[in-house]
Amino acid sequence: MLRIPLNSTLNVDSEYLFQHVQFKSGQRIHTIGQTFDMLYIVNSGFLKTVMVDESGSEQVLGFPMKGDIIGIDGIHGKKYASEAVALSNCDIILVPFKKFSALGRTHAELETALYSVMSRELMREQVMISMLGSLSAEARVARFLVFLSERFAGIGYSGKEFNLRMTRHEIGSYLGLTLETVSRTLSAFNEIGLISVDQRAVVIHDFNALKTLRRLPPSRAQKKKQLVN
Amino acid sequence: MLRIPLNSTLNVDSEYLFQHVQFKSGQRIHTIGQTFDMLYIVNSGFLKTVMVDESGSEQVLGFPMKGDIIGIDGIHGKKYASEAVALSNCDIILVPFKKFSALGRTHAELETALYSVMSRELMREQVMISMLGSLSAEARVARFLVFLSERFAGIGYSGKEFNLRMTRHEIGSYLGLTLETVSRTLSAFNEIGLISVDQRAVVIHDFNALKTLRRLPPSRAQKKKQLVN
DNA sequence: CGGGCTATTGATTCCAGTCAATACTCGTGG
DNA sequence: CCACGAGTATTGACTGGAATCAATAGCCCG
Repeated sequence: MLRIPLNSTLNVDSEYLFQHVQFKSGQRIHTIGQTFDMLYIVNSGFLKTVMVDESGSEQVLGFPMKGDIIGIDGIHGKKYASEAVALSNCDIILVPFKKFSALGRTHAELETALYSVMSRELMREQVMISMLGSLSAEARVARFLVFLSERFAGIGYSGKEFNLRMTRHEIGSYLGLTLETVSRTLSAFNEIGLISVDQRAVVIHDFNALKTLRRLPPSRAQKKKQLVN
Repeated sequence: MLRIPLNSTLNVDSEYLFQHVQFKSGQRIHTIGQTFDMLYIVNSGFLKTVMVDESGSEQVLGFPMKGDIIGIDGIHGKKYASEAVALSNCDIILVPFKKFSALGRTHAELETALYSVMSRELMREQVMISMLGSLSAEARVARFLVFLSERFAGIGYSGKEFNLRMTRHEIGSYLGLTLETVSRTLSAFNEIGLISVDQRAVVIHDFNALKTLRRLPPSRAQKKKQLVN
């Protein structure tokens, strides 16, 4: 899943050059193992991308939305390594990779844009790896909310009030947590006033606290040997 | 960190076209925030790539070796997002990105090779994310050993007996574990005969067991309610 | 030979997973 | 329309695996 720079010519050109297709919520854009021939640009709607490990369990890799590119992991190996599923009705731009490459040969900026977008995705995944390796459950959920908020704000929605498009299970899979831990953590944030949650509806009250949160302040008990003297 | 396809023309061409530089163990190839202008191909030696999160702690992202490409995360944003450090003396090929792009315009296969290599790195990171999200400590260490073994075998070293080039701390950072857990897990594998470990020296005894290991068999205690009837 | 880095091992704590019960939401068909 | 059921969410009790804290030993290099 990759985001196109807002001012990229890629997006503008694609309006004219490439075909749009509508997907209904629940439909698959591509599946694992399917022969790669297209990249997909999200024009509107919300999706998830998913890997299946050898034991058959799903791992959510990302939640693409407007401006993101899907399918890049298929370039190497000529088969998609993940699948993309619409979480809402979506408008998707089809970009045949062959055609795109040919265009890239004459329009250097297109080629550069794809390199850039792939590089950014690499960075995004590095951040994800770092987060999974070192942050507490609360910190992960907090950052997830910050990420969603900034992303929504960036595509013209409210960053303060929004609806989660995915289940607790999907959030948990994305963050390396169980659905119960996600639910509990959201409830705890609600409790201490950082956010309001009711099912899928979220209101952010203290954006900065979420952004810097490392672990939740202990609710009542003091501890540790600081200030003992 | 990216691996070049073994039969890629990229590697061959680079022998003629690009400059080589030697780095001594401990030296930095590039640092975080440094202006991006080069990709680096590892010709020989071992390295680590590292991110630093906002709290200042290091996160190991990978252990590049012969054939891998370093620096791709710098394309977007024109600054390297990670740093690469030599863990042994290294021979590195310098690939100025501008020059490479220009060549790519006339040699389509070069351009395709870079797309492919970036796509593969994306896949590698996806697998890493999946692993961090779902596997036990033992399973992570086991896969790490399998990964190293296959990688060493692929570049002409023994896949059965090798020396770890990195500390327990670096392995732990890479796998999202503490150094103590890594040490304990290696000792446990040694105990049950899967491997022999002595400091950095490793011998793989049961490759398949490592490859399929999900969690360590409990050493003495039975448990769970299976077969109760 | 000493000092710093690295590794091993033990004891204890605690965070998040697991198991379980209940409630809420929504779409479908009687 | 309401009932039903499946999928989703919340909350509680308990457990267990990995982190943390701590002590010791091994290794490397000046």
